[in-house]
Amino acid sequence: MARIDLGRATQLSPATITAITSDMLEEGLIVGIDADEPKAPLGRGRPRSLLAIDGGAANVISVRISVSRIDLALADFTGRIFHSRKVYYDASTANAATFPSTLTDAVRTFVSEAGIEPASVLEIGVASQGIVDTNKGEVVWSPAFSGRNIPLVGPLQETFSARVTLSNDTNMITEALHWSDPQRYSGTFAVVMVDYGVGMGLFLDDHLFVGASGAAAEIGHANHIPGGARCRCGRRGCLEAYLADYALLRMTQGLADDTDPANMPVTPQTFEELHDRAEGGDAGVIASLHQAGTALGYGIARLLAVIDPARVVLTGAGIRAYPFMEGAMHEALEAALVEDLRRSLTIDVVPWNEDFIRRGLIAQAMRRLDETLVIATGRSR
Amino acid sequence: MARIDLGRATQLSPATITAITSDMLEEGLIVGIDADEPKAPLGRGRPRSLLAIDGGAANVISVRISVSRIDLALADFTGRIFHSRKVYYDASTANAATFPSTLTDAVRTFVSEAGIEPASVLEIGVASQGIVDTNKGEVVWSPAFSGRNIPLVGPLQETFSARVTLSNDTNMITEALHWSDPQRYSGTFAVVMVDYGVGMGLFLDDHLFVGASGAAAEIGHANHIPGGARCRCGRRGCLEAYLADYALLRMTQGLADDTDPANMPVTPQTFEELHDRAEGGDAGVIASLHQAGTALGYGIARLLAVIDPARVVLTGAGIRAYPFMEGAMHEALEAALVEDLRRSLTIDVVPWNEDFIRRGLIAQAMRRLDETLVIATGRSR
DNA sequence: CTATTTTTTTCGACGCCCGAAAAAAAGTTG
DNA sequence: CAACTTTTTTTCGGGCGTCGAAAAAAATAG
Repeated sequence: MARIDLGRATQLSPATITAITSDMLEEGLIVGIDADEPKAPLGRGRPRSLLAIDGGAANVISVRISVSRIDLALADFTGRIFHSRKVYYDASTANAATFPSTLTDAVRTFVSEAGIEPASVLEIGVASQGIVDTNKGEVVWSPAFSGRNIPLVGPLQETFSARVTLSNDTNMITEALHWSDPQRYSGTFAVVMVDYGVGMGLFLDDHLFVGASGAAAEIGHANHIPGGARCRCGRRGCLEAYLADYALLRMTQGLADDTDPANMPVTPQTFEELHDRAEGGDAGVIASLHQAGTALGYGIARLLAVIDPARVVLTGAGIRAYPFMEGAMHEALEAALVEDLRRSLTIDVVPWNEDFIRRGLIAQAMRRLDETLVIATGRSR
Repeated sequence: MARIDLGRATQLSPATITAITSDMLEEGLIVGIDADEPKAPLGRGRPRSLLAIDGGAANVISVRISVSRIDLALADFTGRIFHSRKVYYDASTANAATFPSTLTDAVRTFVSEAGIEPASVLEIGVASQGIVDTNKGEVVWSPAFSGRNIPLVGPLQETFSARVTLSNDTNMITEALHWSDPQRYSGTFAVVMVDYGVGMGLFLDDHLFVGASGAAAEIGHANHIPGGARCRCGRRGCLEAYLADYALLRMTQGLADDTDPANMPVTPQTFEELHDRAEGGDAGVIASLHQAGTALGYGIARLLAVIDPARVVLTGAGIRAYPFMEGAMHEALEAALVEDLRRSLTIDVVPWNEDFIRRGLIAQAMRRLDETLVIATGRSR
């Protein structure tokens, strides 16, 4: 990227750009590129001298924890992922006593296997399913663990010199969407992820919103029907109990809605299978998806009433079957909310991509790195 | 206030304070006070020379529109209200054609009666019940008008040289709470006002949150029971249809829940009367308040799941009867939400005070004035 | 009257940003 | 191929807001 483009992007004068970039060159955060191969259409004028972020300046690690699996990725200062690995663990025995060492061991092995200096890792971003407390740095409750209140930040921080940050996984999808298309995903929007559970991320007034304890946006456990279907959390009537894989399975099998979710034989392929059966014309599955669509519509309607986002993004494995939910969802929206409050809404359906969470974690780590390296060290001296 | 205290409050050095205050003195925004009467405990050292905001520098007007009444107040640059008046109008005929001139006439009369220069009014803050669109500056729908889409900002702005801002009335309560006790009411909290309808204000990450179109936080029309009781908005099952005065009346009278709210004989005293009957032991009223408490509990539970505020403030005329709703509300909270998500919650019950909205309007106008006068004109020159 | 204490102001400096002008490095033209 | 044009980058001087240190101001204490 040339200096003049940086000026246009940041709205700073060329003079300022030169000042800042020369500082950063001195510190080794960026490097000049001696482009020997001039890009074809080289017009008049002094040619641009391109600058690039120096990938070697720092490394970051993203850690995504889902049920029985840890996804690790290593990225350089440009954000490029140059090493990744999946590690499996036994979710049924993981608790506050056992999991921290499982995790630190996995990360340590990962770093040495990548052949980088452990000290070059300046940020570690961790995302987990379930309810997390970002302040305390622990997972309050998650299907990924058998125990509760699993500390993750503390153990990692003690083992590595990096700064460690724990986030809600759907929040990271939200962050990733914002980074991938800032034009579209800015201002105020909400992300609803239908998957093993139902998660939510909120981007409000151009910032990722994290509640008081970092446990916000748990729309999956917002009540849909008082005293309704049994949810994994033990309550009744949560939105999740009408939308998640176990809920759909329970409905298609005609089981009572207080059947214990733990007894439902869900697999990572459940949504896929249900979608295929619906496409094959299975009336029972279609009816269940219709019901789920209704629940989703009411959930979105309540969200609109409280937050009024300009856009709602639907994603997650469960959204595969969206075509069978769409009609009921819109009917529910209309039944639940006066037109004035839903007039300006846009709904995006984004095909699920596991990589979103990883991308979000790295984007967030990059932002933090920028603050540390550029703002603090960089200019003010 | 002395310069040294300003320094402590703003974290600026004494040198900077002197620079800023001398600029402001020159511009007449603040004045020095020659305190002839030294405050009793005058110790050693150079005595503080106090500074005060110059009340005469500017005036602001707050306009609160409720059903058939306009509350006007005039405040000086210190925020002191020195003139106020109530004006009545016919809500049943007020619409987009008639109301704007009613309003501008009322404000014009008010200003001339106060004996101030119209040009000295730099900000006019307007709050209305119902759904407002702050961007467009019009009231989309409100019980205070018979028509829809009533423009308010445009007409006032044309008549006066002031900047005019339209806000949701519950948002102004939120703003007022923050100003009256910034220690307690900061960070992330929600205000639920139970009155003629049910309104909500959100303060998120130290800022008043207004959704994409300014119509956020309409929790009253968030669905409580799909297909449930009939609401004034025409939908079924809105939270309001279980909490508002007409809803309580409908329940105590044993009427079907699809009875048209417009036919319920509510008065401004309805809540008061219901409260008295409950105190007198009227089992029907007590049962109705119990039901309302349940609805409120579910509403708060859903709010917690989505926003996770550290505090929820309950206020409004309808909160008079809170003691009869409290038990059911807590039961509903427990039934609706896992403990993890409600653990950190504090509920404040703030007795209703009509003055809140006015205070919030003026606080907001002051903030805007500060931005205009101090930031823009003041320093940068 | 001198010392002490506290508040306020003055002074010089630094960091960040800017506009204007100059320099650099190419292409274009006669 | 030298002079001109164009575009990008750098240099230079200045403005603004902030700061620390020192000085000044205004009171009390002894």
